[in-house]
Amino acid sequence: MSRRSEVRQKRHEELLQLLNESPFLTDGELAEHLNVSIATIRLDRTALNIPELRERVLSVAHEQTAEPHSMGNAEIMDIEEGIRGISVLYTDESMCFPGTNVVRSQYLYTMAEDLVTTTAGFRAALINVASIKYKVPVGPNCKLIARSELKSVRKDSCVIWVSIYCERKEIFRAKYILNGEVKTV
Amino acid sequence: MSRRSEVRQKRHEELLQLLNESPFLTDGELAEHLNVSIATIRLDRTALNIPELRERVLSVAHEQTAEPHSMGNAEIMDIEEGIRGISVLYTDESMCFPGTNVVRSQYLYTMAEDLVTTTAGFRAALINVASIKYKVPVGPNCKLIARSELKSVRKDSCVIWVSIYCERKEIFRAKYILNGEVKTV
DNA sequence: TGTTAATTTAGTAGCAGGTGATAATAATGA
DNA sequence: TCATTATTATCACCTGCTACTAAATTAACA
Repeated sequence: MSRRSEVRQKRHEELLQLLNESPFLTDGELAEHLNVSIATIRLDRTALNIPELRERVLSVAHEQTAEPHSMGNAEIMDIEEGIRGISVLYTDESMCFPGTNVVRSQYLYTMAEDLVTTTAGFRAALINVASIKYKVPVGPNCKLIARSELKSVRKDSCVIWVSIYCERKEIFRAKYILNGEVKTV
Repeated sequence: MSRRSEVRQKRHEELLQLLNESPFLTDGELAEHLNVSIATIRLDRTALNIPELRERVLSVAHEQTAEPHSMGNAEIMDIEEGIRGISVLYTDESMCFPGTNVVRSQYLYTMAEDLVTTTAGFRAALINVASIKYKVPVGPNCKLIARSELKSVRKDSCVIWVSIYCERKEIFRAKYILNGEVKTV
């Protein structure tokens, strides 16, 4: 084993470690970190079977897209886009106000919002106005069912109602007005 | 509103929907799907604040790499219980609708709700009614400041207003009516 | 009907972050 | 010392954009 190939092997290890810590370094950045030329990095990547930046990023992104939302999210069961939709959410202790048996309303809100934007078929922040009524507080370990229904459509806005039920009892109701104008700050 | 801009608005919606289904389409693919030129797609993306493919992919990938988001939590800076409160939240890509520069409204709602319940000095889900107006969509990398103010108190309910600002501009406003009755389902 | 202004298309140059191939330049070990 | 191996430098090319300009199209209005 020559000294030179030992050096290279060490570099290979450092390369893997670097990419492990920050997977989205370009060849140029890697070259700088390891004090070698970009050409060498490319040879090393080829030798180690490491794909180029774009493919690395893409594969990670696809993983992300593949699985459902990780956050306490409702599962959408049925959608008739532009008409109505149904989703389900199981509550648990982690969703409650600390030290209580009361689910934070943000979870109900999020459940409703997700269903509404999906029902509308838009996905951006088109929500304009919402009026919300929490009829009954909900505890953990409940199966919540949300129903949305498009009530009216105008030139560039529409109105959607959502109700969330727990055991046939309506516990939350909201009216959303969405519109099509999207301008971020 | 002219017919042409209606056509465009419809195309914008279709564009959002397309990207919702498959967030990693190139401008060329989008153009083909919508039967317009690539130039038009670019204009639409600009108008809708949708970043280019690479950035969309990168942001998703970063989301994946980033720690499990606990639910973008606002930091409460100052509270005068029963009177008013201030909190701060920094937005990022992980809070946006996938493939866009628009923060999901649930984050604004949650920020507001947290501040309101803290301001009220109650800790359970006492929210009864909320009316919400999203004035301007917000993008990532913004510093949001929420201010709450107790407006009135009655026997067992009170009214609290919250506004969220981005660079002095009000982007969200809500009125909450809280009450003291807590009965879980 | 013709004019105007919004909308869409087309085409240019340039950039980032790559790929491949080829040639030049070390460093090493027999 | 010379052949071998490792590294670097260069060149042309690719994709998916941005940024810009110019032309073509078309709805709306007078």
